[in-house]
Amino acid sequence: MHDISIIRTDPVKFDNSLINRGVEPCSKNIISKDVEKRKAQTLLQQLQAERNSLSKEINILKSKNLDVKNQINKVDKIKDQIISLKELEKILDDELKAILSNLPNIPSSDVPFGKDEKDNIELKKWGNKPQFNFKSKRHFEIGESMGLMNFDIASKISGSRFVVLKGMLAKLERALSQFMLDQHTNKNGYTEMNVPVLVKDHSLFGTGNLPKFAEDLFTSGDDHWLIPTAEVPLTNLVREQILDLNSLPMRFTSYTPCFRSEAGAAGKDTRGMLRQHQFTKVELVSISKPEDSEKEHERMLLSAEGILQELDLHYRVVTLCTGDMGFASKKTYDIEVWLPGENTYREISSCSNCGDFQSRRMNAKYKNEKNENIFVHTLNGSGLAVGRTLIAILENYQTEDGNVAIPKVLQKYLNNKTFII
RNA sequence: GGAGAGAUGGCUGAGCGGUUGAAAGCACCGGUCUUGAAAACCGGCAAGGGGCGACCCUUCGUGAGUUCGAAUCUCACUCUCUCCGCCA
Repeated sequence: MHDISIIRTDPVKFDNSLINRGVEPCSKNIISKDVEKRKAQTLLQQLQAERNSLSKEINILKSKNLDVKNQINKVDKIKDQIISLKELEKILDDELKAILSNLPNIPSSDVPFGKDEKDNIELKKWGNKPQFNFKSKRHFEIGESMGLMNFDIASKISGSRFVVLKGMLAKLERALSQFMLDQHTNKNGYTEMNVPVLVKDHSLFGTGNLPKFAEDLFTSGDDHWLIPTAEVPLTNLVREQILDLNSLPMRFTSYTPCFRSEAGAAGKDTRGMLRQHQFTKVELVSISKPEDSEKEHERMLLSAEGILQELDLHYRVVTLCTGDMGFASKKTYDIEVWLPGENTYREISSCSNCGDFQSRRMNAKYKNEKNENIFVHTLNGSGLAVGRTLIAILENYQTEDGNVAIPKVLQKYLNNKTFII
């Protein structure tokens, strides 16, 4: 949600910054609504003040047993105006909110301009592609031939875009999540949280998933939604609060299942477990002072990268261009892991600085040194998507005989085994 | 699912329909005292918004209603808690 005063101050700049994201200029409409609303509001407040003082007058006259008919008549006349002005103000305010809540965040000035993922900028690469002296297989070929990854039975149970992992692969998934949580809590200073995966719509509004992206989400049938990411409950941990200055930064991590309808992805990545309706993820969320959020963003990226480094998986980091960023983000780094079976880099983490975009929607503030109430900055990142990490291990650690080596750091979570089979 | 209780400022907690935006306490901030600290005493301390401004408006879970006037009365909803039943 945008600060209306910023739009008032420099509407041209506002429009230009959203054009970069493919949004039509709208400040003119916003400002005219805003002016109209404030006009109604000012008039309404004058009438309310008049009513209030007349009511006080009535009280005084009554206590002296004097006649109050005259005053009551006056108030009666004002009342109708107050009611209709209130309605008008509410309509204008609702319209204004509807416009504002559907506008994406403004990109940071250092975000590269671009239309789609082709315009993202590669920031760095780490490690090397593994060399195989045999034809490398894709993750589902490996998993299925092991008999530990079953899409057929999953579709019988739940339909398309689900998977059943068995035995060592199920354990590998568990080992990965445990390893990630241990890294983030022991080395990176995040506090592990166990959070609801069913949330109310105001929480999804807070993070920016609603009202615009309802079709990407699953509902529970009552008035709950299944979270598409733990970013939702973790970020909302600070909603409707004025935080203490020295409680910042806050760093949360959580391992949860995530649910996505993949409405816009029909026919995309249908084979394998790259794109599922349900997957698990270890999420990182930071709540910071505005002046610290850029630094916190870099720190978060390093925390996520650290997982891949420990697993010795080759990856690159890209800065998303204006056209490819998520709705709530002002700057996003994607980490893309190398998948030899797919012969490509695939997103395994996305780290975003949302600035005060989400905190405005959630009403989350802190008291600064001058005792002012300031919206906090919120950041979120995957640390990492567990399913995709499992894919990366299968494809990068595969052996010619159809086995998969277990990365050193995971072995202690898997009874010191060195191979899957 | 059945029965009941409740929702007030950072927290606890008062609040006859009329200077109650809200007592009191705690916490916090400033001051006096003290070599320093504690204690004691004095003072300050909700949020959002409008107006160039003096100021004004809104908010006591949310939304409607009654009234000249609502934290206080009525209705609906949401949420929390207790007991019973069921259950991981």
